[in-house]
Amino acid sequence: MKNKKMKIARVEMDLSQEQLAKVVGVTRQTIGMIETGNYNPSLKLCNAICKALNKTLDEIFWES
Amino acid sequence: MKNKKMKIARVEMDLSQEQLAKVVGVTRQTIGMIETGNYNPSLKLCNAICKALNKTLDEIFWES
DNA sequence: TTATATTGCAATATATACTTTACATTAAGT
DNA sequence: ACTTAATGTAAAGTATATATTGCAATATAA
Repeated sequence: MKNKKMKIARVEMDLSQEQLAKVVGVTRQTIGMIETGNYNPSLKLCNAICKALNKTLDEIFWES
Repeated sequence: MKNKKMKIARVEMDLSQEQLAKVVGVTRQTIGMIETGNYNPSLKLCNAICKALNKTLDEIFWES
């Protein structure tokens, strides 16, 4: 289950995976796997990512 | 960081911690610790809980 | 009182998120 | 052609989410 919304939001903010990773305090690989792979991030990390991308949880991580 | 919103939503649905746990596929302790303790649940679990409680991620897990 | 349901709180065990390191590919720039 | 930035991926290690079991406390009901 790729997270395309997150990738789009990140690119809109002109951030590379590495830059976003540094902002939220994880490694580039973690960001990459959330975007492309089957990953199940923690709530804290989801919140941090959303704040960095100026989005809310529902906008990026809600599974309808 | 207690999650009072989750507890309120659960009680509104007339569910015990154990009943909610069964619905979302975890143990009672996990639900209990999310509500009362310092816990950092996974995104999948957050989504499952929200669906069981008829709420969205923002309504229960968003940290403003 | 006695029984039952609900919840809080531990200790130990297991599954998995996340790190670290590394290598490969692609695209853009010089 | 060479370099650099950005990304995908994989193996092994560490940190932590979650399970399991169990005990205690409270509230409610018979």
